[in-house]
Amino acid sequence: MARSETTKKTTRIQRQKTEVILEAALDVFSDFGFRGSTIDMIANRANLSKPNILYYFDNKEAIHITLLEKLLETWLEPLHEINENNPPIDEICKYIEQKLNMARDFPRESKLFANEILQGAPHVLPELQGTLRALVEKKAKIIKNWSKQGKIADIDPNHLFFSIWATTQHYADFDIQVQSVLNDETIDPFQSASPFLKKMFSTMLEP
Amino acid sequence: MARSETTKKTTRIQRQKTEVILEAALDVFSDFGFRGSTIDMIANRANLSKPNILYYFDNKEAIHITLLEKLLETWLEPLHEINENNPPIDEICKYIEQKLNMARDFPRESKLFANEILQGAPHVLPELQGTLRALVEKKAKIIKNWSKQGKIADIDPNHLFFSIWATTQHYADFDIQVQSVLNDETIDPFQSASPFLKKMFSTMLEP
DNA sequence: AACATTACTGACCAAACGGTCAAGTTTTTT
DNA sequence: AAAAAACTTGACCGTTTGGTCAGTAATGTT
Repeated sequence: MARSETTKKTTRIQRQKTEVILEAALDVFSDFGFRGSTIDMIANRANLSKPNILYYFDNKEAIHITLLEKLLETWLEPLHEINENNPPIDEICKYIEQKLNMARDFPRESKLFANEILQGAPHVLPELQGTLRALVEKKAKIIKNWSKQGKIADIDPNHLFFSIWATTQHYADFDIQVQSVLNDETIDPFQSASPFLKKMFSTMLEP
Repeated sequence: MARSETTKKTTRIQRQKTEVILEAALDVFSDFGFRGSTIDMIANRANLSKPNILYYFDNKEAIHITLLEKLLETWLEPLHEINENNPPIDEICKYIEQKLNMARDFPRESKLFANEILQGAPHVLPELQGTLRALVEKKAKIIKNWSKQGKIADIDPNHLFFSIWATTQHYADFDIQVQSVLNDETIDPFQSASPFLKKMFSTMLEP
């Protein structure tokens, strides 16, 4: 059992070292996926010995799960904020903006999540079917209400969310492809993506 | 050197077995990624021994590269077909339809590609910067012309392609998440996605 | 039928990997 | 200052994995 998991209160060193380990692990896992990453790679990146890593985490999987759990909270945060009482298109555009900023500022987290989903979500499937599904269902009702009230066009809320997730995360997960296509254009992809996506979704939502 | 790579003409057995191996490898690689897959897994799936696999392919990487090369051809095919002389929105909708059908009918290929890009495209980066970039540049000019002629709205062609790729492939790559959100709804996601995406992109493109 | 080529495999190897442990060092507590 | 607790690591272990090879079986050729 790793020290960090005992019930006793955590020490200063425990907090520091687990943070260092998780930071290094995020680097490695997001680059090589779970199976492509080794504890030695994480240890090197963290400037710690392999046994020292395993002093704080039971095993490789425990590090991965810890990262995913921390990620999921912040990942769903923007969706929580969608407010039925504000102007619909403003709310959707704000959501797009937030998701795009997250892809720009936390690309490692985005790739970690994409890797996990691609492999069939072995570690977070329950959360997808629980937390995520419930939250999307709740917010889908808001969208449907807006449609009924004629405030926005009549569209499928689920596909709306899928499209927003896909288009925003694409710039983080497929960055190498985006860069390959844009190449010499020195413009930051995220900067030009923002007005494009906002225009696309708001045009579609216009009643 | 694997038998299949000598210059002598290939035998019937060589063609059959390489096909069986590639089919099994596609199963395995798309499920577990390159590093998460083992030659033994491929051998079992193909009902062949491990040395027999390595009789036809030099190593694990050679199988992966062969799959990616075959994939890239068919993957870019629909983009080739975009024709400047046809009605713009029809052409874009046809492209969306084709990409969505490919995600539905070839999800393993889509996941294989997604995995490769996520890992930084170690095997296909030259193709991205060469073939893909050139093709997108060519088709982007067509889109720009359409815009100039007032046939469609003035939008960034690159981001248009990014969005189409992202939204269509999402249904294959993130299928586990899509299924988790839709859950009991027995409707095929691809069936409802098709009109949604067509509406979204054609509304945006309307001049 | 005899020969040549192709196809196949069990046994094996070296490296990589996840993980353990006894013994040591450092930090905290008293 | 001494004892206790927390922290660290070199050496090690069993397993997995990519890949080899010598020898055998099957197939094709004359």
